[in-house]
Amino acid sequence: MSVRRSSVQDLLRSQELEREVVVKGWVRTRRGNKYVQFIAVNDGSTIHNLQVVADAEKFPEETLKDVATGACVSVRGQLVASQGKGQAVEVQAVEIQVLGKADPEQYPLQKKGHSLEFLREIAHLRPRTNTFGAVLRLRHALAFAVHQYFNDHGFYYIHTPIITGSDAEGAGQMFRVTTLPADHPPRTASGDVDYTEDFFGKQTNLTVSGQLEGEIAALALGKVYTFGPTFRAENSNTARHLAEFWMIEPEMAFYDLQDNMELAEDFLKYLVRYALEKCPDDLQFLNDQYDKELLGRLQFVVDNDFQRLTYTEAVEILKTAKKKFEFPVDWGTDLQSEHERYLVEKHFKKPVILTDYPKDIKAFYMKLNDDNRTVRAMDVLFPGIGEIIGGSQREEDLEKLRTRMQQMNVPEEELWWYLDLRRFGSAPHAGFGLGFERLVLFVTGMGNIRDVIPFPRFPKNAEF
RNA sequence: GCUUCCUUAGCUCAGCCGGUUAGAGCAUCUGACUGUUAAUCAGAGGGUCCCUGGUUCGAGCCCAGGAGGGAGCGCCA
Repeated sequence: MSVRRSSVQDLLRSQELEREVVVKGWVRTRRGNKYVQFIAVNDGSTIHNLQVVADAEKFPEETLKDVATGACVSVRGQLVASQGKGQAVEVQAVEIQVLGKADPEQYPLQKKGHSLEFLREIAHLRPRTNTFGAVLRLRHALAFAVHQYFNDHGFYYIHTPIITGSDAEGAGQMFRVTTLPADHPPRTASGDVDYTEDFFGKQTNLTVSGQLEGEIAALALGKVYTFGPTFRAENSNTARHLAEFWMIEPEMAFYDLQDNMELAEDFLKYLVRYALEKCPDDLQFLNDQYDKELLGRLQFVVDNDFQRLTYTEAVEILKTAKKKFEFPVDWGTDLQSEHERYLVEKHFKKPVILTDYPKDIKAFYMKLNDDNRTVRAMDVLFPGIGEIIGGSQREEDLEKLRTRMQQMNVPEEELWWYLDLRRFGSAPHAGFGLGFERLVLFVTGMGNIRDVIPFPRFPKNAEF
């Protein structure tokens, strides 16, 4: 009768000692002498390792030699109270099987720390490090919490298309999707590429946002959200941008800007609280290893109200600030990251929600205020991250929307269906977009967004 | 796309003013040690100094071009 495999997490928590167990995982380190060997095994279920103790005389030298850092092993033994300090329980090995060897001369990971830049080059192995194990478990917990929150609050999960036929959304450069041959595409009489010959019979792209389709669903189901991959072909080289990222976009009928802000704040606090409750060990590790203020900062976000003010008020604060800015502040221009950082990190020292931006620096679909100069936009700004959420109340008036589209050169023909939403049973509604990786960045305290997604996509890089 | 810094052992880095045989810590290997905790101690092996060209009696070091990476900015989530 074979014993079933236990996870390292379950064994470390177990109170039932003196029983036979089987554990399988990857060797982090092995040390000891010719009489006793200590093997640290990790299986990804927790950041902590299980200590396996092996009496060296009981195992062939060949087997122990293969139990090197990086190797995959299966261990059968007795779960016992540890004689040493540093762990409550350990496994006294009876049988050790090496499932997969790892040549120590060639295995790139060591028990000592590696730079995040180096680990980025071996993205196929970095999940086996403490850091990326912690980040990936947190990423999972946060993704799960997104669905949990929305489900508990009466939202429906909508799957918006990855391939879109419109490039009018104005959220940035798009990746083209085509099956036409790149070297000799069919041409029209006038010499242009003939997209009627393409797979979909028209130009298509990868989505930059599910919002417009989200609005369709919101004006039928009430409260909806999307959570899917999003693609931007911008040549962005920063620690906050990816070419492929995951975005969460709730869209709610009968919500105004105020309701939108309430939701954004409550949602973010829920997610951070969830991580604090479900992943204390991983957060403690990241706090100790990378950012001593991480846990304090997360708790602070949960405990305090976000500062809400209008763009106009923010401009006044920045104009009277003693700090010298590289870029001048002027009503009507978009705030630079140095301005946003000043408001969040220096002036208020807490998350900030900025609202009512000048209409000329925001998208066509945002609802115009009565002053005719500002729109009901909101940006949620976080310390170290900058803009984590961008959203707005949407323009529900057909004529006002058409006017804005004309002013901003958005073709009505392509978005006829979007205008139809205002033509038939229009309703006040609002929504926002939350960059999932920016959330993970904030919660983990990592410095670069390329380290919070398993396989980052950015200019000149699509390895793995 | 712009600005700026970097590239030397498997990893992290030092390398003086351009001068003989390029160093350290960790990792790896060998040995010692009967309970280790990033174990410790002793020893050994390990180099296309990113690439190409140039200057020079002589280049890891200076110059030009290229490649790769980081940080900041812009675009945004």
